[in-house]
Amino acid sequence: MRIATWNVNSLPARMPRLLAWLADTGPDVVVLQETKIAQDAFPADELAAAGYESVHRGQGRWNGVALLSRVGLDGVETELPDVPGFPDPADPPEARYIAATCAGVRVAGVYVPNGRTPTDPHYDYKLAWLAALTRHLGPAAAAVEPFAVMGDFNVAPTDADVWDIAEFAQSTHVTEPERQALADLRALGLSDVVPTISKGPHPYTFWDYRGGAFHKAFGMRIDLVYGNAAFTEHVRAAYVDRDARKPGVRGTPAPSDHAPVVVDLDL
DNA sequence: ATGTCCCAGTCTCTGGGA
Repeated sequence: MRIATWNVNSLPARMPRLLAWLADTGPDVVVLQETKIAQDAFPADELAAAGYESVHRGQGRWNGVALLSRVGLDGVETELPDVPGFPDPADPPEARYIAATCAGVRVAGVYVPNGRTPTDPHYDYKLAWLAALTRHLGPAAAAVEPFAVMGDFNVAPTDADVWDIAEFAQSTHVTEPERQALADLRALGLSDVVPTISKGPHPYTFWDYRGGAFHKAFGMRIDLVYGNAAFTEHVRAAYVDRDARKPGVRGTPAPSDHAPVVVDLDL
């Protein structure tokens, strides 16, 4: 079974790339983040024509998560219980969580809040959101069935997961509370499935569009796969599909600022 | 590194988010 996660940064803008990538890569299950498309505009028919059942939780132009499967799709969740909204915790939950069971593997897809800066209210929201995620995933993590939570966590787990830690002195994504939130999540019994290095010394998954970051290897590993023991014992390979982040040649669609992470399981 | 990309609304430009 091949499972992948990809922050596509707008499904409407990325459909040509996504359809080509699905055909080339052949994943059985994919979680997508930042679909940035309204619920009723989600291209379920096009994805079905490509062989994928889908479920989507949309939020207009912001956020949005989807799960695609060609091996069945049961037990769908589109809400994270007891999660705060933003800016008021009482606001409706944002579209950042989706989960389903596909061929016996439980998969949760997440788009963790960015945080913006460590002094911004959005940063506290990020930590509260991660705490709600950890509260909810305990039973799934402890289950005997393979389980993984994957997606754009907007946290670099170690200093080696950013191109230059000195550049992050006043930045989110690398602070101790964010990393502790990931440690709390792993403490449920989940392990970081670190993908193979595709080029350069680190398996980055994100490169800012600005400043030629991709070609300078100014990247970050913030798209993560956390699996329970029943999941990780079957992992045969995991890699970052860096090619999917490459700029299009003239006349072809532009890339997302994130690359997919692909995991192969022997089940 | 902030030299880009994406979206919607104010709609052939602007502002916010990442």
